[in-house]
Parts: sequence; C-alpha cells; structure tokens
Amino acid sequence: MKRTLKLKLVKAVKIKPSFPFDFNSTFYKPDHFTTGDNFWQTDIRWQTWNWQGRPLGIKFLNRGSVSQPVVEIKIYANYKISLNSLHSLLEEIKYSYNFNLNLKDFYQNFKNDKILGKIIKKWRGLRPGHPSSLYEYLIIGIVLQNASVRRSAQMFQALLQNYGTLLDFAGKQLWCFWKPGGLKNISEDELRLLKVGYRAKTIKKIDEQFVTGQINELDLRSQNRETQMSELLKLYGVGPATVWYILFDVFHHLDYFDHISPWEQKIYSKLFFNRDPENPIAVSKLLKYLERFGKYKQLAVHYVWEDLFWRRRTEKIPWLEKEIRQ
DNA sequence: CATCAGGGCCCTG
DNA sequence: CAGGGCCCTGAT
Repeated sequence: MKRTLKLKLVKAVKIKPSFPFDFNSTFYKPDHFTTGDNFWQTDIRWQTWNWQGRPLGIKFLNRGSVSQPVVEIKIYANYKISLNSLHSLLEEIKYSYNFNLNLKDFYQNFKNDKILGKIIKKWRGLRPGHPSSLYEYLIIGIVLQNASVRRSAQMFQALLQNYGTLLDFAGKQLWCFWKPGGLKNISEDELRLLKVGYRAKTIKKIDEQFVTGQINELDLRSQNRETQMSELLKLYGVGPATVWYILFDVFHHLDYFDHISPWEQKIYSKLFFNRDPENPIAVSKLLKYLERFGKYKQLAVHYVWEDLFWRRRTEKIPWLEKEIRQ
C-alpha cells in the first residue's frame, strides 16, 4: 500500500474569468466517468494536478456569479513552489478551463436555433474544458478504446492507483496522475496484470514517446489543427477516434467534428432527429446536419451533450440508460 | 456452459 | 481498402 501524500495550502488566488461564466457546468461534466482524481459538489471542485512532474492538489471555489464570475483557486503542495511555476500553473488552468473564451458570437448566432436556443439559455456561461494534459488524455483515450464505460473506468483506476499518488488535501483524498515517463520501469506484462489487455503495449509506447521528447504538448498547441492531427496520428495506438477527442478537449478546437462512434450515433439520432436509437440516422447525414453549427460544431454538440447528461441526474431518460451500458 | 460485441487501432493481404 | 485479431468483461 502506497503512502498518502499530505499537502498543505501554499497559495490562494482569485481569478476573474470573462463573463458569462458558469462555474458548475464548467467544472463538472456529468458525462465524464468518475475516476478518483477529482471531486465536485455545487460551487466547489477538487482536482489533482501533476504540474512539472510533481503532484499538486487544487480546490476551485465559486466566489461570484455567471455575470460577475470570480473563481478562487487554492493550491496545495508538499514542497515550496516557485513564483514562476505558480504563475505558469495559473496560466495553464485558465487555458484548460477556457477562462477567457468569448461565447458572445456563439450565443448570438444560435439563440433562435430550435435545439440550441433553449440549451444555451439554460447553460449560459458553460465552458468546454478538461484538466488533463496531452499525456494524461492519451492514456485516458487508450483506455476508452474498444471498451464500455465500466471497463474503461476500471482500467483507468487500476493505472492511477498503481502508478499515481494518493493526495490528501482540503479534506479529500484523491489520486494524482503520474508524470510522463513514469512508466519507464514498468513492463508490459506488469501493465497487463491490471487487465488493460492489448492496450498495455500502447500505453508503454506512449509513455516512451514522451520520455524521448518525440512529442511536446506546448509545441503542438501552437501548431495548426492539421499539424496537430498528423503528429498525433503518428503515435502508436492513436487513431481518428482518439484524435477527435483530443482536438477538442486538449487543443480546444470548437469547430472540428468529423467522427461519430456507433453509440454516439444512436444518441445523436435521438437528440437531433428524435429517431429511435436502435434505428439510427447514417453518420454522413448526422455530420451534414451538424454543418448548420458552422465554426461552432463541436461546441454546439458539447452544449447539447452536457445538457443531456445534466438532465440525466434529475430525470429518468430510459433510452439513454440503454445506450450508456454502465 | 459457450459465444459475442464492444466508447479502436494495427497489420496483413 | 477490407477485415481479422487483440484483452477483458458483461450480456445473452
């Protein structure tokens, strides 16, 4: 059993995102499976963060409103974090959660859309966002491949609990991701014992490619989408589905939408065409339909999707339960 | 019990 | 460019 790392509060800052900004729908995405690296309750989000190779705990608190947003960020560590490092961490947080995204044009364009209209009103200030680094997201993407939600969550938790660090901060115990290259001394067979199956090979290779510097997140961030895609596709085990997730969640492309997996196809068929999910609309037709959202295709679907999963928390949506297969 | 399809991707032919 | 194989799991 690994030791728990106790962290102390080292810094608290208040940041004002651009408005409108909705704390809860930005910091909690009900469609993401829970993995023990974060915890949310109304107006508070706990999140572990491997920053520059070391584990940190972060507590986000809602200190404002949608129209006058203020987010307090409390940082917990077990070492002295330099001012420089702290500053760049805050910049990274702002980037990850799209604190400065301007939503006005999107809202203006679609306030009368028959599907989006109501949703953007209800979720005004919702930002897309994801706390994972590229490395972390690649690992997540790999455990998502060819597996149902329950199995993906199981694989991810096994990885986290074996190679991550359990942090104790702000009243929570949460697992923090290991750093890129952290699997250097772990064999493929050892990974297989965690029942990740053939993904063991992929996970090893991804980890190695970060050690050797074959891929650099910040460099890639400054490249255009085509370059990002082609670089990511070079990684062993990364194909169009994984790239599609990363382009949105890691590189924040709000417009790119070219991939629909079978289970998503069923859900979109119901959402956009009120079609029986068992008799779904063709992917090509769905993609054509999404053209109406132009440069906000991915953002628009994110809103519809989050709305659906937020509703799932309070209403019964039998057809959805059937498609999710927990 | 056995068989099978997954929230893909690689590799082969 | 089509299709088999891959790990494991829960559903049938």
